[in-house]
Amino acid sequence: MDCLNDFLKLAANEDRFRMIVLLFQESLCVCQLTEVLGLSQPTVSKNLARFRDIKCVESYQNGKYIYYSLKAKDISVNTFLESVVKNIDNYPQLKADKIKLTKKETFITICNGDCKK
Amino acid sequence: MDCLNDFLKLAANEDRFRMIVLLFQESLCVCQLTEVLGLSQPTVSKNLARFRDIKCVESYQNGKYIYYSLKAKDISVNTFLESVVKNIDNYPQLKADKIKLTKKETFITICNGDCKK
DNA sequence: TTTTCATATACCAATATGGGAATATGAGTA
DNA sequence: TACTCATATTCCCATATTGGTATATGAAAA
Repeated sequence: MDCLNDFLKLAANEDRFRMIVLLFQESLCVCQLTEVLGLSQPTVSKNLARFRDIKCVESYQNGKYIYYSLKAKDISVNTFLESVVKNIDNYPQLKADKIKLTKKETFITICNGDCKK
Repeated sequence: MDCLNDFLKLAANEDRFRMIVLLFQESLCVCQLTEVLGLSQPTVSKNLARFRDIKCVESYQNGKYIYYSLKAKDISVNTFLESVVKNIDNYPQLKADKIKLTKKETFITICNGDCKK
């Protein structure tokens, strides 16, 4: 299976697609993703592992936190994601996520204890 | 769930994505799809039913045959599919399907009896 | 109206997927 | 070294998806 189909398989899940759109826009740590998406930490980590499997995320460690971002290797996927971001007002959930991201710094300290939902 | 996620769910299956790309390019009957994709007739029909559910196909009857075509309602999906078609050389399977389509007229008469594979 | 044939649907078994709870890992810090 | 905490992984169960076989539908032709 090529990378276009790999990507489409992962994008099929709504929560994962929200992750894709967030990480396509900026680098975020697991903690922040967990808060913005309202998902449990294991779920976020497991999905990140799947992105890692198809080699479409990059990550770096910053202190205690690991920041992830996403690169689309496929030209059509890249075009697609750029269009989604450009027209984000069309997608209520994605737009809400982006607004929630305004408070992303807060989400780091909030995450003492457990972020799970 | 909105129409972007509906589309992504359907596009996650490789055979279905091949159908999407074919029907985005031209109208085809079930018989032709069955031959080009190498799938059984019930599988093709069931997938068409799913496209119908999310209202992204149009169809018309021509004699004994029902022809389907696909419209992307979402702007980003449309941009995506246009890019895929434009860069079809990047996608071996999709390119092979397109070449196979050259013989599409043959596939109608071939389908006497059973097309199943 | 009966037959034919393209397409649609129902049903079933196998497999894949997703999410929760518990636990492991591993880097930073004391 | 031991502790803390962010992140990763494992296990398990419920549910969803897939593809095959058999059968139904419905329009055209005879």
